[in-house]
Amino acid sequence: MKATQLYAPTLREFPAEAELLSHKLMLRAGFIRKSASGMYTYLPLAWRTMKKIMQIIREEMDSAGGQELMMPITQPAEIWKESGRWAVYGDEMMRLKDRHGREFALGPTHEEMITTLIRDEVKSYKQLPLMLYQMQNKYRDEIRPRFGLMRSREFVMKDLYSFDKDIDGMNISYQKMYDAYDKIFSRCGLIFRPVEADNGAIGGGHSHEFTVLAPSGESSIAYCEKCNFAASDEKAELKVIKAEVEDLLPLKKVETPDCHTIELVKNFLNVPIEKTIKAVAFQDDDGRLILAFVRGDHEVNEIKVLNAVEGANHLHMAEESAISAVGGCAGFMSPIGLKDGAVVLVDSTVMEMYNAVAGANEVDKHFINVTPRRDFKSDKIIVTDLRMVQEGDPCPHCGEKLKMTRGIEVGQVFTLGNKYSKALNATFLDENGKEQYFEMGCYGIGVGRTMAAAIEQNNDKDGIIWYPAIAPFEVVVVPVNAKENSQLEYAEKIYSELKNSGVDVLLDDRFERAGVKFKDCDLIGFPIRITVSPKTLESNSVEIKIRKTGEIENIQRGEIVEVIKDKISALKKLR
RNA sequence: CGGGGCGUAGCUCAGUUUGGCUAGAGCGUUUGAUUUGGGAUCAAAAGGCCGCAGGUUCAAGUCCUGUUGCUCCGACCA
Repeated sequence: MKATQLYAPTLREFPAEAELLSHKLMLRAGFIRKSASGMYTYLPLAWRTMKKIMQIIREEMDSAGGQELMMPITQPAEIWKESGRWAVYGDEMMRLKDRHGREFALGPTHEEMITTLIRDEVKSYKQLPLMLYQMQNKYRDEIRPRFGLMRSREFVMKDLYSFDKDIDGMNISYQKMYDAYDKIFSRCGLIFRPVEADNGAIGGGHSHEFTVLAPSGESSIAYCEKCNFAASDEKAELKVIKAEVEDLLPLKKVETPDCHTIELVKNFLNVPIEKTIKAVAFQDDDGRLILAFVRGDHEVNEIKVLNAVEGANHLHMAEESAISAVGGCAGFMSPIGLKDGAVVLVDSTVMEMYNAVAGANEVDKHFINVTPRRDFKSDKIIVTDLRMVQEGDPCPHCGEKLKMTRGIEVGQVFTLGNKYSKALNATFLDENGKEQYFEMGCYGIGVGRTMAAAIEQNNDKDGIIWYPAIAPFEVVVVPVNAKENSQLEYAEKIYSELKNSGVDVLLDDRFERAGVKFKDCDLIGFPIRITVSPKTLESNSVEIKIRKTGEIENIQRGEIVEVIKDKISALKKLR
């Protein structure tokens, strides 16, 4: 490809509409243009990268046993009504009507579509397992699209669906996809973690989110550098932290005027924050009072609270009256001496504390020397993991200190069980001639988001730094002055040689000044630049510059192809 | 949906408070010349429904009303 024929409209300034770095860079480097909120055109550079990512995905899906197909974007309302999601999906689904008034949705996902297809065709366990996938546009009418391709309303997604005859088979399919995802994101040059995720309402199965580590990510995750543990902050299970054993002192009530926050109590009584117990009071939608106790320096994790209380739905902050009804006192609460009527949850770590400070359930009074194992009535409390993970907490797998980071979710693997096969009555006959529901899994990758995440993770002040496997071009050949025939011809020959030996190369044959071309190269982020100038012509060599490291070296004319190929493979090992 | 900001040339933005003649700058674009290893210089030029609709006024980019789009924060979210 020659730059004079490439449509890559770079901008000299950052457009005002973008906030996130990857978004700004994609606009400025001529990768994308917006057509409406959350809708983007992928210009040739972006599309080249997208195609490379898709090709990697395709290869790994195929070698894991997947088969590619293509389903309609426009889906009839009936199948969504059948599964019950026509109503559930709500405003997030783009809907439309045809000329006859029939209702359709623009597919936000394709479980209904694929399940009804299989339902009508696959009737025997002998046809299983089956893994089918597609890559195409998905539509979600996000309340608030933002961050360019990170959260858009129309986006390219790979979605694979697995169909198995039983749970064991489903788990094997899941593992295959998990492994394939690992390979895909590695091949894309990303630093990522498979993060343990919750299955939410579906329950029972497994789920991992593949998260690219980047400070600008929307999800917060805890991970371990020693073992492979990683989990989103809300889902991270935590080990009990044991305090040093102390002699038990007698429980005592003390005055703590106006000390209604942990900070005030700690300062007033002059105790370390790790020796205080904090209470958070919730009520669920049925009005049930739920009290959660954690160590003063910890935060309550509402998801864990929800999971700990049988039948609880949404939580909100408790009313003053509900608290006083059980003899509690906001700001001065503890499980000691409470009346029945509240669900009392105590974080496991709290139970390991000695001689701590906790509320006395009276205004301006706290207990000191509280030792929960002695002072809390074990039959009235539920002890469990309640707290939000923090940097430095011990890893639940290996005990190493956990680190916190932010991440971008680029893919997820998910077992569905028979949720959809049941809802849509999709069955087959097993070995015994008995009718069974398919055990399903679904596995998605956001292609555009993967591209954005790669940029988010690899850039500097001059622009993007592409990992070679997903760069729009691996190499750019720049004659500093393309108007000089000798330079242009020399560059063209190198370009052809590289191209013929399988290197993905661009020739910057524009009649631009060298500075302009160099700036564009850096901005677009080609991994390797080859410069042809009068100087290099004279010594029958070229200069190569590695975008990532900035290293520059001269190589002889005859060695170019070989050296470039070596450099590319070396760069692919650098992540 | 609640709250804030914005909409003027392809891009970045000034001008709006306090209405006034032909609406501006920088960058980009076109043409010519001189340049040619890190976003050149000079000269000339093209480019505007001042988001849209209505109103006030002798006069509206500027004031009023409505509307629409974008954007940020929040709420929401398999």
